Amino acid sequence: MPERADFAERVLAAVEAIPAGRVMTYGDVAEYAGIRSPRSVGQVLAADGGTVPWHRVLRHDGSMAPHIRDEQRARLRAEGVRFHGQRSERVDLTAYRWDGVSTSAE
DNA sequence: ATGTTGACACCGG
DNA sequence: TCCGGTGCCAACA
Repeated sequence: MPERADFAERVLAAVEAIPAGRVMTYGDVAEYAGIRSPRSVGQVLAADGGTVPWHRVLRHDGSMAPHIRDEQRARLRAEGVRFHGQRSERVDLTAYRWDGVSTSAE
């Protein structure tokens, strides 16, 4: 039988599908990949995220984890994503969140 | 098998 | 808005 699509593979595929200049939350990626735990998404990226645009995945409130905050912010900015807050701690999800369907920015 | 950890989400106060 | 507890699920010791 059939292979059991590695859940990690699906997560990576979902992240790779995010268009440049767009973002998704961990929860969105989990749903898109067909799994029920957003935490598992982070687990996968922590282990094998180097091969995908992990910087396009944010928390549900537009903030990001401390150890990757700087790198992630720099990369997103380079793609045209605007931040807000005094220290640019958050991304405006309402403007950049990708629905998983449209294939181009906006 | 059991317990801990983690790049999270949701809810109550 | 911020803080804390709970649910979640795979990896690891």
